[in-house]
Amino acid sequence: MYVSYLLDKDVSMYPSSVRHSGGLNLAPQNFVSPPQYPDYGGYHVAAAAAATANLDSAQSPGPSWSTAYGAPLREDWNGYAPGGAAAANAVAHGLNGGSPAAAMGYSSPAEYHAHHHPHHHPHHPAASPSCASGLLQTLNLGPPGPAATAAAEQLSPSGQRRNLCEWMRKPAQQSLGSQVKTRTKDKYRVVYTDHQRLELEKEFHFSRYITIRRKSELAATLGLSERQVKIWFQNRRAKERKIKKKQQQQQQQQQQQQPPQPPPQPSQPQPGALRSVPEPLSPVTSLQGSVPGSVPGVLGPAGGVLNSTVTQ
DNA sequence: TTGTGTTTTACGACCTCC
DNA sequence: GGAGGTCGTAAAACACAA
Repeated sequence: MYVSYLLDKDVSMYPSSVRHSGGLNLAPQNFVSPPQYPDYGGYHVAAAAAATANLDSAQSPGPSWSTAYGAPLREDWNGYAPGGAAAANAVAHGLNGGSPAAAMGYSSPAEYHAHHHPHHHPHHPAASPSCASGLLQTLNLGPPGPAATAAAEQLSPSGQRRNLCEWMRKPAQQSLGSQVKTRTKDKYRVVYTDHQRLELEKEFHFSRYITIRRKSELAATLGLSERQVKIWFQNRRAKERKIKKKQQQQQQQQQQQQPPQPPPQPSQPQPGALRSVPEPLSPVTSLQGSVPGSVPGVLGPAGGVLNSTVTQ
């Protein structure tokens, strides 16, 4: 059920049109040797330092790379220094055949998730090995094949594989292009890596609203700022609403185009009817309701404070 | 190569809640 | 007042057709 939902969802999210092919979303900023945004002194100095530190830490893949950040960056900026943290992350990711679990030093998605989602309900797609592998396979980030193949290939959620050479080449081009940044100082954006997106998506599929604690954990794990994680969730919810709205409009159009038919007789229930209808995207309430006792402290829209006193 | 449409980050305005 | 929510929007990143 949930897996099928994820299948549909993630396919639509990363259409085969390969939105992610370009740069593979091993984002340029993850590999830039020159600072991507030279405008920001606070950014690139830290990025350079972080990059140096984390390239070393990448040699031993594991979740500890985030600690190599060294001096704390301003929250708003540390997400823009993934040339260090996320780069190491991405490198590990690539060398481990694309599995985030492997990238982070876990031998299996289950173990990986046990570390990262200890509070998650078994219904969480990544909470059980089968579901986790399903999700990973859906995103083509599944367990690596033979080591040589895994090392030589980079995976993207779009299902496209590309060899290591291409994977390494493109960011370099983009980093050059990004140097000619024309955007104003206070307007810019970075492209998150596949791994960052995958983790964020996984968290989102578990709950539309992230707790303060998980946000902090995720930010540290992914090398993003908490602000970035928060905004990503906001944007992701907006995207979901947009998709829902679009689907509703399409259904309405279809109903209008269809000739009027007599209403179904109530005395003739159609047990299969409901089942055939794709399961709607779980609203926050229903999703939380389906996960008893999970994510305490998460409030709904406009719920204000997300419980920061969660003790698990 | 270029134009165009879509998606993805990021922000500001405004709201609610504590 | 500060936190996080939605909504609308800007602009970069990207895909793809011409």
